[in-house]
Amino acid sequence: MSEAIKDLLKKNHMSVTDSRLQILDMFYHAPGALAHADIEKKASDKIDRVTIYRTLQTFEEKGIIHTIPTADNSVKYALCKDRCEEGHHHDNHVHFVCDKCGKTICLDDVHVPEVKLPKGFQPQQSNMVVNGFCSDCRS
Amino acid sequence: MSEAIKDLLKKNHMSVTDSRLQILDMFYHAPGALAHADIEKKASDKIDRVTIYRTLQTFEEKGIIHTIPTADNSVKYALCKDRCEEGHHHDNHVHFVCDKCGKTICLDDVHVPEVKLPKGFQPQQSNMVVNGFCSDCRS
DNA sequence: ACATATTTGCAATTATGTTGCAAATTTTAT
DNA sequence: ATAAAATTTGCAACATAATTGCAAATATGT
Repeated sequence: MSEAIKDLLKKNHMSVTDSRLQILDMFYHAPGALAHADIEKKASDKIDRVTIYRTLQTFEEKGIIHTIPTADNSVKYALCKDRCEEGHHHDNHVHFVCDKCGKTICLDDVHVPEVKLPKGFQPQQSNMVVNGFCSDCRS
Repeated sequence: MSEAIKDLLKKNHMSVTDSRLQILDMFYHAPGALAHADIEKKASDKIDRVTIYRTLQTFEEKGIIHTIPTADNSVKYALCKDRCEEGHHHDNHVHFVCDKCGKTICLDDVHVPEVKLPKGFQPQQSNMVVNGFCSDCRS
């Protein structure tokens, strides 16, 4: 089980360390996206704040996780399920933030629609975040 | 000229103060969205940091400005040009962030397209941010 | 002009993020 | 299996961003 995680690290030319295994494991078992603070709480004292920052940064650079721009401007991370390569992300899917439980979820199958921009604007990348109630929380 | 700004404050049941006039004026003359830091710089020492935070918060609650969720998770604010009411925003337009000059621009005429969500998800609000080059910066 | 209500600025505190460096751990070569 | 080289970690210090309580200052309604 954690063999798969080790392999993922090796495949991306990263040293296999406790912190990395632990953090990656969290992502694999998390119901949604994770913020730095979430990881810090779950790891409670076992991993240094700084190590978490650095690990998240490395994971992002390697294309293992991607950041999610949420409406409240908090930084969240989630696993890249598409094929992301080092330094290049293909996470062009819509993200959903539940207003009740707060979970942030990648809607991997819903891709961000194109929009027609005014004259002169040259688009490069689009992000879309939808707020509302997730399937567990709608009443 | 600043009469209009005063009226806007009065219309929203807010006291008319120097800080508020100054900050609102900045928004009316800014080329794009403003971050807390931008306002702090422009007001250089005349307005306390804390006052800026509180003013922005109040303006947002009153529906005068709205926050923009950018990809780099920095908080920016822009005037609500649509009719926003107290505690309820209708800023359903696309935002554009220029990768060169950094300007954040409200594309008031481009509204966020609807997307089809998986079963069970109940959308409430959608946000879309496009990165790229603005009309001034494309080469 | 005065009493009341609101807003401001200061100080203190908390949260968030970064950097340098020595110690610990992992990897590589033998 | 072991030692050297490379990488990663944790600590301390620092920088920035944001929040809160409270007294002084300012604005509003009569």
